Amino acid sequence: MHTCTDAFDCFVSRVLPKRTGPETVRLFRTLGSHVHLKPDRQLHYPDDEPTLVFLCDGATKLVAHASDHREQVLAFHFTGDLLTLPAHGAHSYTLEALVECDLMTFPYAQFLQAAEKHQQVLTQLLERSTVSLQRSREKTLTLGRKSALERVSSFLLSMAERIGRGEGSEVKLDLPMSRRDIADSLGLTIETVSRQFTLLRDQGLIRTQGRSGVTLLRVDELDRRAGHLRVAA
Amino acid sequence: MHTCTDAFDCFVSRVLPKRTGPETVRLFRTLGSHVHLKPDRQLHYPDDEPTLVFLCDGATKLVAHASDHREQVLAFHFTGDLLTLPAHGAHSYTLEALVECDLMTFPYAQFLQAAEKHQQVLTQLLERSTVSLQRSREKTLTLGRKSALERVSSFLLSMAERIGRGEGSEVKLDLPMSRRDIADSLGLTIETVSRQFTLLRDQGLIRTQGRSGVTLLRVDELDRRAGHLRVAA
DNA sequence: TTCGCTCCTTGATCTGGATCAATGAGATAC
DNA sequence: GTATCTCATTGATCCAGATCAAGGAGCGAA
Repeated sequence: MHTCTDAFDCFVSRVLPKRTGPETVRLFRTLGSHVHLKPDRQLHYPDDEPTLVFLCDGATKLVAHASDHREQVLAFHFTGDLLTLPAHGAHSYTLEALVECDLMTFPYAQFLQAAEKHQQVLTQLLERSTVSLQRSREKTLTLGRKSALERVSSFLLSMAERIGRGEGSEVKLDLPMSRRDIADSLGLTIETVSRQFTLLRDQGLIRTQGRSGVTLLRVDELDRRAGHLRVAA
Repeated sequence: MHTCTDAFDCFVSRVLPKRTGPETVRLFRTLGSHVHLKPDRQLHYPDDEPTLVFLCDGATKLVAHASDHREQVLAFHFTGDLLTLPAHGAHSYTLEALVECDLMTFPYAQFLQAAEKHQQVLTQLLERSTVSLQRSREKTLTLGRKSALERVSSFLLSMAERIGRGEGSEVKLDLPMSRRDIADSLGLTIETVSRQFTLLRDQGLIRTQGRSGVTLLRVDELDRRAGHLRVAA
């Protein structure tokens, strides 16, 4: 854990407003810590106070732990995402790297205090927090009321939106997470996830290349499988 | 839909900072609308732009709709809560009154603009949004990895925290929502919810009075049933 | 290239909660 | 009070997905 100029600069350009004064930048620099994580390693953070994390580069999963070794992936994050790790309450949370990651961490309370004079930073935090809430609500619907096939279809569409590369009518994905992570995110088992992948492949809606490569061939049909009300044109 | 001084005043005292200037108060007044909802009625709001809602008095549920008439309750809200209704995306959302409600609604974008000069309002919005996100994440774990009994126990504990009246070691609840609402919130059927209530009653952990009255007799045991990692002392 | 390991896929069986089907018990109207 | 209607409870059966159990395929190391 040391201060790395590159990661902090990345944070500055992506989160702070364009014309932030140098003394403010310096203030944020003193608050933040740069952390590099190897795949499968988790971020250690104080369990009594919330932490703000900016993911400069990489992909992570936020995991909640219940009793009895059960795990639930609450969210995946990718390069450029900003997230708040809550203090541990009835359950504990960990942030784990899916691939090599560079991140900047800040004590939440101090960050907020530093941001108070900079309305644009607050607005940005609020906006990103709203997006997270929105994603979390979509997930709630998925976990509460959808079948296995609908969950996997929703997952693929959501990933396409966030890390997909469109190629004509197709969307290519390089999933950084394992089948286990997907299962833990969708409230299913790896076997069930695998079976839905096979089903979608057999129906000609997706193609898979190796473990992580997925190509969405029929986004409109996937939308239908996902149980969405409005199907993208 | 008309301007009601009482509801607006309630909003002012609960959301705006103590010493907000009268011209700012006037600005918010022009943006907000007071709405009274009878039980089971839903709030109508534009589906292309997000709306901010302050619940002056009452209790509501935020419902997501998937295809095929399936519904998922995303959250319950009580007097004093502030919530953001998203623009409709892949799914549609409605806010429905559980009891008689008074609420103030604001167009989200305009509200934010008006709040920009008032850092304390932004901070408050952010804080409340973070609490919502936190609750939503707890719900994700509940829906993804918990059994029916754990879900119902978690639900009762969560309600105890928000609307419970402690009486000695007991906590009394007057649930404003039906078994159907609870089921739709927990991703279960009303039959299953009912069976878990019966189970908890038979085990001496709760007592029920009529349809809405519930007394939690053994909070520690409920915590254990809820699958929480840390059991309250 | 081959080894070896982990992750993924496929198949057989089991089960928790859904579904189907009556009753029972609160609330509201009269 | 009592009629009525909705909501909640209880019981019987069913099924989607979990669990158990082998294989098979990708990928890194040597």
